[in-house]
Amino acid sequence: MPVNSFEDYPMTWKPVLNRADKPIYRALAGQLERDIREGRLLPGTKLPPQRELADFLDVNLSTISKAFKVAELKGLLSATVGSGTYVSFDAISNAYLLEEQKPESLIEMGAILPDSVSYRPLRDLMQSMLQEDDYAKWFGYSRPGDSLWQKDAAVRLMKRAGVRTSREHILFSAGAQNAIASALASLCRHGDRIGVDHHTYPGLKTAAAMLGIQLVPIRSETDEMSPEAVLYACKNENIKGLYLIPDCQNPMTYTMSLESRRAIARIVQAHDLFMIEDGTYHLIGETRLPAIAAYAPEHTIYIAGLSKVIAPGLRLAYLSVPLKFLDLIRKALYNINISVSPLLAELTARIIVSNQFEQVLALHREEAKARNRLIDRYLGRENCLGEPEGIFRWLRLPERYTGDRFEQIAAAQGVQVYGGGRFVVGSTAPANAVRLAVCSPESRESLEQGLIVLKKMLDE
Amino acid sequence: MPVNSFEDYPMTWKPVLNRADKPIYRALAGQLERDIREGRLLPGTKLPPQRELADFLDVNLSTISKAFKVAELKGLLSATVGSGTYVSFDAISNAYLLEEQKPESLIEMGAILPDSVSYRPLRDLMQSMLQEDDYAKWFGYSRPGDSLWQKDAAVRLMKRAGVRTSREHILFSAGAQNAIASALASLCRHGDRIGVDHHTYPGLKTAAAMLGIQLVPIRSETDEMSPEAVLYACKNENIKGLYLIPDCQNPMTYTMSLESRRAIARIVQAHDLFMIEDGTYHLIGETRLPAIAAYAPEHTIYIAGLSKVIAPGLRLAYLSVPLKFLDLIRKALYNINISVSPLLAELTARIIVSNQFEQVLALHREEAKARNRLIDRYLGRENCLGEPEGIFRWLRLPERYTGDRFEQIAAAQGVQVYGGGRFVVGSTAPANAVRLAVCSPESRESLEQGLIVLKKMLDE
DNA sequence: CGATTTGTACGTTCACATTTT
DNA sequence: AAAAATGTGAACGTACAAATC
Repeated sequence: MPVNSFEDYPMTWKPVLNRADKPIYRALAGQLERDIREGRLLPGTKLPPQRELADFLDVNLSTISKAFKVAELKGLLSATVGSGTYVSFDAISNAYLLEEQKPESLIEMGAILPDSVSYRPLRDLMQSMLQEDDYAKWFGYSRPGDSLWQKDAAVRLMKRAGVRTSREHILFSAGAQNAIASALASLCRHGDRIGVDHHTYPGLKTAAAMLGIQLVPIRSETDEMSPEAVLYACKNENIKGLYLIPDCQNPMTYTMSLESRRAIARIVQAHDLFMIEDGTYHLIGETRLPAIAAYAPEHTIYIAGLSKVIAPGLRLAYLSVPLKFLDLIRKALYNINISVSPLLAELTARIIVSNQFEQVLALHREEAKARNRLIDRYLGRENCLGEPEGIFRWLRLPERYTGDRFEQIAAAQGVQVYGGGRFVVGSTAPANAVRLAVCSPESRESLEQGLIVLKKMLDE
Repeated sequence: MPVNSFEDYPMTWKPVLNRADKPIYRALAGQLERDIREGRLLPGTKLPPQRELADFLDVNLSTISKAFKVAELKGLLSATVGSGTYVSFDAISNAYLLEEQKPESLIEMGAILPDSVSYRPLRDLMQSMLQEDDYAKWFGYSRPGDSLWQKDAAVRLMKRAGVRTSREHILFSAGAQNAIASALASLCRHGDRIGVDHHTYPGLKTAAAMLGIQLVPIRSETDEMSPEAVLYACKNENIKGLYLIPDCQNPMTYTMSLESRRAIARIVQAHDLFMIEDGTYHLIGETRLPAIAAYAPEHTIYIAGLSKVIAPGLRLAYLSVPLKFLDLIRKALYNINISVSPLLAELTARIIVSNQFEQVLALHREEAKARNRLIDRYLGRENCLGEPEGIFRWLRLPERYTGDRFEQIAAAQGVQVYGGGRFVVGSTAPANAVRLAVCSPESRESLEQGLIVLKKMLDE
């Protein structure tokens, strides 16, 4: 290859290698990271082939490979044999939904908050708990004896989701995110790969990046994760497991068909993958198909988060874990939490077995439905996907907007929404869409105000 | 080297390599792990030199090296240039202090539980919180505004420990273990090394093993971590940070001298290490030296756990984090927890600023002192180390017992203690000692019963 | 369909630094 | 104090397989 070709077809990235700071691969990885973070390399950019870079810098091919691998495990790059290496779209998105000091005036339709119908029954229940004679146990370490009936309550909750499990398989975590992080940390080692939707829950992305776990977007024709695509990733992408949200997928809102559930379960069993099934939105729906866990019970960690179903302040999720992973995940939860609050664990169990639970769910749904009807009125149902009782929507935008651009403009006009870039995985192109949280605005009025702003933006 | 030497001086480990299952280094690492876990390779065993194994198996030196590295990052091995590779003593110790189903009859002197003096004031405070008009906020996601004064309470608490910090530097975690795990996950990458006491808190060991972080025991003449040894590890062991417990170190009970604190702070600054200072037992003591964080504020993550000081059920710890790590650790906490319970965060802050806090501390100390006097009566102070108001002791055993053997025998006689093997790091030889939890037995009477058993074992 | 492009990862070589003898 | 033993880790060479053309 003539050396001059560097001049003729300029490489998209021409690192200057200071041979002084060793090792080379680290220096390179560092420069790559800086160039991405500081905007000199834009998301979606195709990097030069490894061989070309090696040639250019006069180092070995493997040295480039190693440098790229470092960046890839941080979620900065995404490479495919044959097609090359691309800067991830989510490399710089500030996916952390922290926003320590967000202006008060913003109408919140970004973060998903449930409404507060459950708070009064929770308060009342807790008050009576504190008046019991043996209240002391709520403030110590939880004792194994107490958790038995709490686990039965978890079993009961999961039965509603079609998950057949039993007391011995139940573990507690400090919320669904905590469960996900624990499952990832225990089931994967550094460098492992797992398959996920091409747009997925941002908390999974950041946790995986922190742990050096690579996310492989399962590419499907439609939004819905298809069994064929899973099979493909299984055979070609060396994935060890799957993470999925079969009910009201976050953010795309699809609910997986029964056939796909069964097919994916079969694939998972045939290839001995693990599956993390996030059931956060299961009980939000009025009627539901059985969880995938029902079809691949020996391979599925089912996570029943309670923040969205009952109240976020509980900081509790239930896990149903197959025997072969039980010890591993129990240890991970211990490493991360030691234990959960016995007070909150008891409160949660009590509300679940109480007759107020159904009522809470019904009230949640009623509020969500009313708000969704309001949304339908402004944005329609065709380009604004979502279930009638769902608590977020997926608004597809006209060509002229990217999701992130729309987010920016909306924020400038006082409405917080989350653009597609926050959810996108790897080198997938971010969808021209934004996610709208249905129940987060304080009142239906403020929701409507937000909708007016969005509608206007779409009509402009 | 004559081939026959394999016969004459049998190698301590003769793996049989099935060349069918590739890659070689994984196959080897797998076999090594199995041989350790199934007891065919005992803790403390010196493995053959890498070159010898490479020769024996007819593979390249680096292939062995790579296999060993895998095992080392899981905490199974510990290698030193010049002296060889040893099976870690803690490779198989069931360090997880879970014990789901422990017989009721055991007198618990293993796990460290604080006494329950704080439970009534906590109950009362929480009841009044639930009666307030805006009780609803305890069940939602915590809102930034609320946490401001809670952070001020944290600052106030830390000031007592000599840590000068401010609101902006405070983060909340779901307990000290949660804080440690978050700090490790954010400050270290896979393969990084950190220095720790040669016997240390088991929760750190298991978290580090899960994250692939290597623990380097800081070898010192005495039990106390010495600045010289830190400096040595710094120069020769390529450590990125330190974890230490300067007040009433767990399990060895030493409290670090002022000179050592200053010296270590200087080293940390000079070599730009990070330091995780575990302040769990700081407020247990009546008088205390300033935290090391006071001397290296830009490098120290100070963790103030509240389980031992107030109550375990709060599941809360405060972190004071220097600016340069703030974002990183905030993100890690988000990845692992999203947030802490606003109810428990508020309760904790209120008890700290209330006038009952001092009283709780005083009552804790009183109980601990009384129990320690009881222990002194049976076991003396010479071989049973610990502070007068400490909540655990370190009992040095006569030669004929190993710590783990003593633990076994004591358990058979109805007393749970924790042997040195549970705490030992890397290839250090486990101390002939056991840790005794002072306040864990339900009553002073049952403590005394336990002491009678232990005393008898020592006198036999 | 076959050739080419492209990333992957294992095994290898080697220089080096420390510890032990 | 010199020599031998020993582990470390970067860089390299290479076979391979998938994607693309």
